[in-house]
Amino acid sequence: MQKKERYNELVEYFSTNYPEAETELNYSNPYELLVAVILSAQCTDKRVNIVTEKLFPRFPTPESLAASTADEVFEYIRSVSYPNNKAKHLVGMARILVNDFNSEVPNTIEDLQKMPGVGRKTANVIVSVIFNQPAMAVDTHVFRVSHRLGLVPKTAKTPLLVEKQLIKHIPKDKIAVAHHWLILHGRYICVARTPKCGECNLKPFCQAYEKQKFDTPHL
DNA sequence: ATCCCGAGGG
DNA sequence: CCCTCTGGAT
Repeated sequence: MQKKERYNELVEYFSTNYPEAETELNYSNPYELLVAVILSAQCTDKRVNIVTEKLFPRFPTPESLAASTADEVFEYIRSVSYPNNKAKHLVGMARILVNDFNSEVPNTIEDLQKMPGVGRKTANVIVSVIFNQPAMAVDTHVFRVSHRLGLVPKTAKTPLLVEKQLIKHIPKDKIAVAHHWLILHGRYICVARTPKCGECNLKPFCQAYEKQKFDTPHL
């Protein structure tokens, strides 16, 4: 199957089955989403939501977070991965937000990446979810699923290369929702260790499944 | 033992 | 390019 067909099938399938896929992180404003996404690195959304339930009431604004210390923030986030780094990042992020951006979450990935803890993936999530820009954040799920399905060439060995490929081939008005499609598919079906191909409706369009069938015909 | 919506530093 | 950070779930 050609790549263009795979993309068409993907958009067709997910548009029908997950028309309104969105993030599973809890948040009620741009600042909270920024905090939640920083916390989500190498950590499940479920765990992040447990932490932010108490973190947000204590630090409801960029000002309140900027006025705190990494040590205090650490106590609230100790159960996520890399709590030390993230505590420092969160306070540093809030201080730049207050000092350089008038406490408003900026709307370009360039400005967003000026803040500690905000890399390209986090910045892309913010401009996509908050500012409705056609940006594709490539995390571990998007990276893995894109390669397995055969949406990107094997030579796309970095998140940035995968991002450029996906942006190029997915219709502009579907890019934001497609990000969440790939996340959900990666989280619940096309999981890292033992993908649940038996439950997957994308089998007919999946390069990895094709190859597996060819290598082990008894399947 | 491996993975979870990565980022920073060398 | 590599390494480190580093808790919880499976």
